Parts: sequence; structure tokens; C-alpha cells
Amino acid sequence: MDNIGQESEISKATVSRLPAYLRFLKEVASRGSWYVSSAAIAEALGVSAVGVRKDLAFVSSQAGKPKRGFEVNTLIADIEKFLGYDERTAVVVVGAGRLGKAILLYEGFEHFKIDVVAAFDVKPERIGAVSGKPIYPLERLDEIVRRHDVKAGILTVPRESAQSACDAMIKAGIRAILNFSPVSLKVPDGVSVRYEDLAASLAMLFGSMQDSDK
Amino acid sequence: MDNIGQESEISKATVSRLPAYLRFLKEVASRGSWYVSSAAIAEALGVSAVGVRKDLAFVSSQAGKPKRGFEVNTLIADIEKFLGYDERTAVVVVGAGRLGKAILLYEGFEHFKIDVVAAFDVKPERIGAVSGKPIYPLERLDEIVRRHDVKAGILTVPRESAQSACDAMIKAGIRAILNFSPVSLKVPDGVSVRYEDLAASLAMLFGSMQDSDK
DNA sequence: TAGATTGTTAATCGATTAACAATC
DNA sequence: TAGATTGTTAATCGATTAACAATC
Repeated sequence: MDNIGQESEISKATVSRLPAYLRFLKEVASRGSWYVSSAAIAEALGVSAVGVRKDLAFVSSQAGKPKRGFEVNTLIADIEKFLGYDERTAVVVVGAGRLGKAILLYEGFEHFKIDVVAAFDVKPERIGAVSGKPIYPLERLDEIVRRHDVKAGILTVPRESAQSACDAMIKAGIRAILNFSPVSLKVPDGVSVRYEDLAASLAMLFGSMQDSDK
Repeated sequence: MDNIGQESEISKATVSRLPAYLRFLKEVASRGSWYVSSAAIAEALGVSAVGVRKDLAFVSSQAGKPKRGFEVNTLIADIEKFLGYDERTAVVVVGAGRLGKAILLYEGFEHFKIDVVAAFDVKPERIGAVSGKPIYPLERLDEIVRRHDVKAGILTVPRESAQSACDAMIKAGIRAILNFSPVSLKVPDGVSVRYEDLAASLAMLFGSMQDSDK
């Protein structure tokens, strides 16, 4: 791809900040404000105002207005549309241990139209439901994924079973995996994996701590 | 700091990869290998071999040997030392809901000498212990943090109580916080915060999925 | 020796920050 | 109008990748 059209792809960093913008903007809207400045967003989220304007320029249908700022509701609609959250997005959780259940019931998705439709596990004693969300045996993964046309899954099984669970997910039609197991997964082309490594996060946290110790 | 000495700080990206190297190296060691090449590490972890060599150059006390690679045990010791995991590191979990409990019992720390010493919660029914790990009322945070000289905490309370729980942690002497609540925290200088935002991770995952759809 | 593998310098890519002109 | 705020171009910073020389 030669990028002649010069559309200048949106950056990953920008995408990662959009959910936080969305949460803040909804809060602002619920307080009844119609406009918000990039400086106000930046202040609330601990980022830079120029960065906010650049991020918003990527996704917004309407420019901000000098002296007034951005129209809150337009921005909310634009970000939701950009993230694809104007329609509901179905995801499954594979592995219904403590972490899997925590994610199955995570309240933090409330603003994002993400539906965690079900969890799956191999252990018979975990089959059933928690707070109305079903937990199925892993054998039913295929069926449920196809029925709900699920494209993304969250993997929370123990390390030993991570690769085989991953293979099962891909076989069922899942194209993107958020992996909480501390293993690197082998996946075919066309499948995306993101790693959520708690040990890595703590290592970075400790690193930043030492910096400020000086 | 003028950086005249030209010590060239270690990059955050490097730090974030060290735990994965450590896990892999321990696996290699347990298989009885004495040497490992940067290409083998890169292949297993899905990163580039040049990157691996650069990362290792930052932390290792001994250069790799052409034709043989790196001495596995030396590398393990060097990374552990660099991350400060040659001594045990105590952390606490504030918020003992599902996510808090999942972290309290997380097996993924096994190679890292990280001790999750206790969790804390305001709900009386959560006080007690899970699998031998104590859950205390939040009022005891100060006492326990001081007793174990804890410098880092993991925050897993609901959004509404995140800021006040954060304040309590800082008051108790905690200097670094890994925050799982979807809120931006206000902290004084000298305290580090890292955000773990599940909605942001999913947004990035969905983004990478669309890319490969083309 | 030849070849595999390392380590380093330079080039590139990506993201943030600085500077500043535009405008309601 | 003057001032607050936006949007954009250029400069900087940070991380990855390419190129290649060194060496066991």
C-alpha cells in the first residue's frame, strides 16, 4: 500500500485514548454542558490539550469552535461511531476462573455497547451462570460464537491451556484475541492478538517509581 | 539533568518486555539449555532479534557470544536483578471484588518474586481470606502497608470510590499505583500511576482487527 | 577458514510537543 | 476589538528497523 492518497492513518495511541474521552464526555453531557474545551478534557484526563485536539481532529465530523470549544454530543456520537460502538459488539470470554468471571461482569464496559455474551470453561463445576451471564462448556464455543457472530474474544485460561484454547477460538471464527495468559500465542495471518501482561505492567510501574525516587 | 554522562536511559518499551524474556529464559533453563540465541528468543516471543539484543545489552552483565548466543542463567540473574526481583517485592490489592481476588491469587507472578501480601475492602462480608491470602478492612491499610514496607498497590475498586481509595493508599505510604478503575486519578508529585483500561485495550484490539480486514 | 551470531551506528518510523497563524 | 480557543506545520523525542562490521 503506497499511501499516495495521504489519508494519514489514525494512530494506535489515539485509539487507546478514545474510550477515556468518551467516558469523560458522557460525564460532561450528564452535567448538562453543551460545549467543552480541549483544555478541560486534557486537565481531567491528565494529557496535553494539543494532543486532545489532534486526537479529536481524527474522529470528529465537526471542527471545534474558537472561544467555545467542541460540541459535546457531536463528539460523543463521532467517537462512538469511530469505535464502532454505535452498534453493539459481541465478545466472549474463554476461561471462567476468577479473572474470567470478573471480566464477564465488568461494569466498565457500560458506555461502550460491548456485550460479553458468554464465558466458556472446561471445568464442569464452573458451567452455569453468574449474575445472568451464561458459562458454557468449551465444546459449545463454536455454536455460540457463530450464533452471535462474535469476532473477538478474551482469553483468561491458565498458561498451559492458552494455546489450545486460542486454537479453538480461531477455529470457531474469532479474529481478535485479548490475551491475559502470560504466554505468547501462535496465530495465523489475519488474526490479531493483544497481550495484557500483569507482570509487565508491574515492571513498568516499578520502573517509573525508581525514576521519581532520585 | 543534562545527560552529559550519556548513560542513555533504559526505555520503557524494553522494561515492558523484560518479564516475557524472563519467563521464556526460565523455561529454556528448565529444559537444560545453557545458551540461547537472540533469534530463538525473538521467535518464541514474536519480536525482532535485533530488538532482543538491544534490550539485553541494557541489562546484561555479560555480552553474548558469537556463534553460541547468551548464557541463559546469567541472563536470568541479570534481568531479575535489574527488575529488582532478586529480592521479594511486596504489593497490596485495594478492592477485593472479583477482579481484586483474581489478582490476589494470580499465578502469573510466580517467576517474579512479587508478594501480594493482602487485599483490602470496605465491605464487611468480603473480610477474611481466600486461599490463605488475607482480606482486611480498609481501615487496616495503613498498619499493614507500614508493617510490610509496601511501596506499590493495585487498585480494583469501583469507579466511584477510586479517588478516595487512591488517597488512602498514598496516605499509607504507597508510591506507585496500578489502576484498574476507569477513572483518571489525581495524585501528588512523586507518586506514579499506571492505567490498565480494559475498554481501551478492546478498542485497540478492534482497531487492529479492522486493519487486517482490508 | 567460513559461517553463525553478536553489537552498534545510522536511517526510519511513529508519537508528542512547540510554535504560531486563524477565527469566533 | 481583544482574547480565548482552535487547527496545523515544524521540531523534537523515543522506539524500531536496516545495514554492517566484529568475532568466536
